Amino acid sequence: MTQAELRESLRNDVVQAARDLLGATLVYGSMQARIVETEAYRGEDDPACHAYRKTTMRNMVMFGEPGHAYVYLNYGMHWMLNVSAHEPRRAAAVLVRAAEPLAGIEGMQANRGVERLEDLLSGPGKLCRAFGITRDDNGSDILAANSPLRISAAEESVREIVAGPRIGIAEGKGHDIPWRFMEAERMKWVSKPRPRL
DNA sequence: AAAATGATGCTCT
DNA sequence: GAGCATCATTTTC
Repeated sequence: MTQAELRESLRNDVVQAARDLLGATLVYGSMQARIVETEAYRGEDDPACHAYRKTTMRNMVMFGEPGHAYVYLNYGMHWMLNVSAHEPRRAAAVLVRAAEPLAGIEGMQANRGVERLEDLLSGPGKLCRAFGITRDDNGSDILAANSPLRISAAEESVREIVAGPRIGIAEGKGHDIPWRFMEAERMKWVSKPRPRL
């Protein structure tokens, strides 16, 4: 998939965009990682999406141009990286949940205070900590070649995708909608499901 | 091996 | 004031 095709995908449905982001490369400074796990959050019909009700100060970016970073703080201590993806006049985003470290690994280890490669990027909070992603990156154009934080499209399409229910969603808020996507051949880099009630 | 817990702060009602 | 799109550590089976 070319960069232009990825851009086009982000202008359509967020669920397909979440699948298309698998295998893409996340780049920040000298750090690079392959995205292996994503989740779709769609404003129109998904109560778990921050854009489900209306635009607020926090979720503005999700209502803006597709292909921009929506970064927010969760549980008071973890930054979450999303990419806006939707048709005109709608709001939705893909949560980037896990990645396989490729380059700049020493920097990630320093930021995380962890050595083991499988623990470096295997969760949305871990990934942002390792890359040093914070509120400063909110709203940045993630497809622009000169942006510090960017994503370059997967050169070859991912062979097999595993889908499952999203993580950490309260019951009644679409907790069983299977919009969590993982690269089947790279499950060792994926975040662990949280225990259920 | 699974479940409970505490840290921690911003956003929205 | 309640409720989180989490994580690492501790406690319990």
